[in-house]
Amino acid sequence: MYSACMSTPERLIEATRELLWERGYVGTSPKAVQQAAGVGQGSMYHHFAGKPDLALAAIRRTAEELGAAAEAALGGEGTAYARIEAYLLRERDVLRGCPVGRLTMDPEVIADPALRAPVDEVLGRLRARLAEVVQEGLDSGELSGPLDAAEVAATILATVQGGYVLARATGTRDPFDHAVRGLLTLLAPAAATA
Amino acid sequence: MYSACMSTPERLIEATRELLWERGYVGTSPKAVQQAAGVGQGSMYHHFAGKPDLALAAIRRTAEELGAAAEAALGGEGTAYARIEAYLLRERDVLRGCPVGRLTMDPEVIADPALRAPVDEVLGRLRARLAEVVQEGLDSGELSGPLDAAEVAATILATVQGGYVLARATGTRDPFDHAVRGLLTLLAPAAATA
DNA sequence: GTCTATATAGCGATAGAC
DNA sequence: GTCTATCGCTATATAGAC
Repeated sequence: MYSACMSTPERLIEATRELLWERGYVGTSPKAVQQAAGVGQGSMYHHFAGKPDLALAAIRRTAEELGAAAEAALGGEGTAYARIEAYLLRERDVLRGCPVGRLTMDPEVIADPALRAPVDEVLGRLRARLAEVVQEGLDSGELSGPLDAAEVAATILATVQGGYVLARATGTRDPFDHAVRGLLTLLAPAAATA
Repeated sequence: MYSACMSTPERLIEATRELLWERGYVGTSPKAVQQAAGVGQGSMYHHFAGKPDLALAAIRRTAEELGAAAEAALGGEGTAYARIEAYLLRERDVLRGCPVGRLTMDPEVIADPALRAPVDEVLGRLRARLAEVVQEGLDSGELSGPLDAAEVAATILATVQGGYVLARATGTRDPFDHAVRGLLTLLAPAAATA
């Protein structure tokens, strides 16, 4: 339930974002969204064409937010290693999972190019951005070894996404933290030779 | 649709496994299962108490299979690194995702301790088994550095699980392969010092 | 064991009054 | 813009005949 300080479309989008995160696209009904937003049936269909349309608005915003949060860490101060570390250690609601990565397990999101596009786009950009930072580290000699920047970038992002999976399986965030620390120690020896 | 060479419960379980993999628990209806299995309504409820009961049987079998497939690679011949490599490179239907990891994104699976248990158990065992192999490598000096076996094990499993996420986002298996190769090169320098 | 019939609820959307 | 009414369909069973 969202307070009256938000417009109706705004409340619908925010309610949808929460429900998509919690239950996915398949598990989220227009009715549940309306109730969470405190909005009537007809009101929703006045502002949005239907469930896919509303979901698209929600997914776009969530993707945008994820991109901004990642950039806050990766575009910060410090060495390449420090920025990767900042990205990996940034505050996360681990047990809720990744609001974007989660959608990749949803058959109807994957089947609909419009819904998949923001997911694909933001994860692709994040991977490219991580590759830039890794390459920076390789160029400066901070990271060494026969590393391929694009590959290591994929490993970093996969570790995060997979960490969520393992954490949700156990019901504790421990496996996520282990995976991240393991990755940091694997990256560190190269960094230490700088 | 499953051929007549399988018993009715067997066909129901196999059909459920497929649908859980494809659509998750929330997205899988008893009706869809019955049609896929070529079995009538009443027949399903004769053999299983309901959707959760049938799903439990399906999840248990899928978890068991995953454990066996992983052990086939990790319990094989060769060095610790070679067995980890075999595990990472084993044949996978990458774009379908992990039939077990997928379930962790399902709110109703996570909320039901009975359904979550096989998921938690098999991923926990796999993590422990990977840690054993990593520790073996550290003990023999094949792997070196200040590595924590449990942490690296979590990183390996997370990379695989996250690789599926990235692959499904793009619609190609490339990010999965990149993530795995990146991880192998991060593990390799240590292995090379053996 | 398998079948059809029936039941209650919710889904996703449309219609039309206010 | 928002509301209530309604629609055709599916979800998840239960009942009871065969």
